[in-house]
Amino acid sequence: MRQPQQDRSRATRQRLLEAAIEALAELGWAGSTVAVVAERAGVSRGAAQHHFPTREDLFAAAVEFVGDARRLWTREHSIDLPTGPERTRAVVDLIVRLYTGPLFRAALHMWVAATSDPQLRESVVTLEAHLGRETHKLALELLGVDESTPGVREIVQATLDMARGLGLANLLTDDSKRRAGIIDRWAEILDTALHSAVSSSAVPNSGVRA
Amino acid sequence: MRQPQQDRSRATRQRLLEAAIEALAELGWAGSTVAVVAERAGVSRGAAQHHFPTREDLFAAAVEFVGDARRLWTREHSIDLPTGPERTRAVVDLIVRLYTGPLFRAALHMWVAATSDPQLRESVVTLEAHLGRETHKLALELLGVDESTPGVREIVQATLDMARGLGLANLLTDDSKRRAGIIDRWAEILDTALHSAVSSSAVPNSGVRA
DNA sequence: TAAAACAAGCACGCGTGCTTGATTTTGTCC
DNA sequence: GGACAAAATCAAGCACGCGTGCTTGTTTTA
Repeated sequence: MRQPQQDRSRATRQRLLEAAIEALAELGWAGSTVAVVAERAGVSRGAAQHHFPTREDLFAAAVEFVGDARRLWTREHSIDLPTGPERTRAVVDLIVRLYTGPLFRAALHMWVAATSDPQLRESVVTLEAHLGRETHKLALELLGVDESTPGVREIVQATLDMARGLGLANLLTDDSKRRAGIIDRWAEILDTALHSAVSSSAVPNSGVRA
Repeated sequence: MRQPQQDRSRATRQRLLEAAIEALAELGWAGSTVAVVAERAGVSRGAAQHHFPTREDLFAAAVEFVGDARRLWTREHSIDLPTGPERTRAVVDLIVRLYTGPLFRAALHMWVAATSDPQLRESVVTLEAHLGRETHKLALELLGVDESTPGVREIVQATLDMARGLGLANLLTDDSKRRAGIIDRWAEILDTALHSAVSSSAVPNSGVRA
């Protein structure tokens, strides 16, 4: 079976990036050497370096790659959420799952490593800023609220920060039990806060919550 | 000036641990080599290794050291908080400052590095569990609430998780402006949520808030 | 003088960037 | 379609720097 060079090249590149993300999530930054990534991708180190001449190149590409993967994950999982009283909890749960899953785990390792690596820092800061804004915007949409209402922006930001904190907590120990309680409570608080914010600004109920 | 050996030994050890924490906060895990720490402490590598024979020993001790430092910081900064309507915000601000300062920054690097280092993991997990509980308990006291009230436990946990998320966000870019807005809003929400939780369980106002 | 604390240097393994070599695919010519 | 050369892709190995654990030597204190 003859595989065209272009496809072959793309496939190898894809495997390397997938392997890089996987290695990051499981082995952390220091453990994700070019040799380890190449082995996980099923290619030699020479082949890996053909596509990504330096470790820096590999992980700059991995930053973009994990960003796209996270966008895709978010899009796929924000369909078919409940529309009734359960919706707020489902939205909070979605955001928390986004930040406690393996993709964010890999990103988190790069986030922390970026503190002492100028090139990586630049790409991670840019990506996280974009993804943060996109996720924030999505949360607004899913919750059926908007930022013209005072306080809504901050509480949605707090929700994302809380989810990141939960992502961090999930790194070393399985935190899922504690997390479920927090999600429940946060959803209640969000409902109350968003309901009172809506009432106090006399904006008609958007209808999504009906 | 003749310095007794014991004092001298303690002083060197202290300097090394301080240097380790400082290096972690500024250079991250990979950058905090024994050589770098020794240089920051103003001693040779041989002297550093006399006190901490392996890198592992050094950072196991650093985990304990930063834990004590964080406890001390918390104790010192939880005195003289406002008692009136500003109290909740001051408590939230304290917790957020605890998690966005250099001590937690150093701890965070060890936290993340611990994912792929079994010995470090053990000490970090233990320390964070203890400190988490202590900080949680302190927050309850400072807010004048207790866990017998349904939902209070979860909301305080969420506050700590949010603070950790803010600590993470502060790693790569100065996030203080955004943070101030979140602290304000979260304090409002906390007041509302804790006030309604107190009312709904018919527990007398503790008086701290008067 | 002996012990403790501190310092300098050695040997080794590891990861990186780079070089050289091998295999596969593509394009051209007949 | 086959032969051949060039380009693309992949693989093996080299040289070097760095960090670690350890050894040997020096200085300070009791």
